[in-house]
Amino acid sequence: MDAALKALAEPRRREILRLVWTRELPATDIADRFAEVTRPAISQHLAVLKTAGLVTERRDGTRRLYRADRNEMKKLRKFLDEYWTSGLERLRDVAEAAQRDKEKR
Amino acid sequence: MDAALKALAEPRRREILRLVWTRELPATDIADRFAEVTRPAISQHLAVLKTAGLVTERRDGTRRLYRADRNEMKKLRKFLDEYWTSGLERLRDVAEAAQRDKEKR
DNA sequence: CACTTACGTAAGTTGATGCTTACACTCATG
DNA sequence: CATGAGTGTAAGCATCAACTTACGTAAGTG
Repeated sequence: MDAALKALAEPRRREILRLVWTRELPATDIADRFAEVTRPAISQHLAVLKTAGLVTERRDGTRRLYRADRNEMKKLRKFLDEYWTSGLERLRDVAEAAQRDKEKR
Repeated sequence: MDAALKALAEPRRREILRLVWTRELPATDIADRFAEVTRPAISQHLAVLKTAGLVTERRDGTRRLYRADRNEMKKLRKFLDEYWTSGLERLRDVAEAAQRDKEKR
């Protein structure tokens, strides 16, 4: 989850992810959309996205087709929704706060 | 939105945000939770979170009380939900892809 | 086979980022 | 006022992250 968030922090990677959101695309086609950076740069971004589980790679001859793994995004969303209020750590914090209050008095 | 995502990419900042999710906390109290890093480090993280709009700061005498801005998180979630399939850019991409297909034949 | 296409990977550079220590500032209070 | 508590900011450092160029490699193609 950490890797996914870090991956999405980079605008270029979000753009890539959006490109392969609804269809598979070969690496070269993806790179062609980015005039500002070279192909290897995009290749590296793709590696990051893949490691984070945000895209899947499928080989077809010499090409590699990438596609967004939407399920992983769903997981991320769930994480963002629940992290802040999730049970155990939350309780621990409240307990700690209470303790701190006591000590202050 | 970019700033918010970047801010959340850092685990320590997520932790801080979680701490002030349900209650206000003074900077020192927050820093006390992090034995691994110094107070100035936390102060800097708080600045990042504030700039990203993820927390609000309220002054009370010499203290500064921080609290999560949950509304901003809501905006971020919406962004993450909609970015990948949002209208204009999406249409542009599809058009471009069609063009590319034509040229290939 | 040689050659080309479609890639990833290695190495090096540069700018961003997270941290520390030292210092400055602002309130409250005796 | 002088002092201390609470906190941000500046400067410097080490590490990371995004690029670039150069190179390596596997799969099709004449």
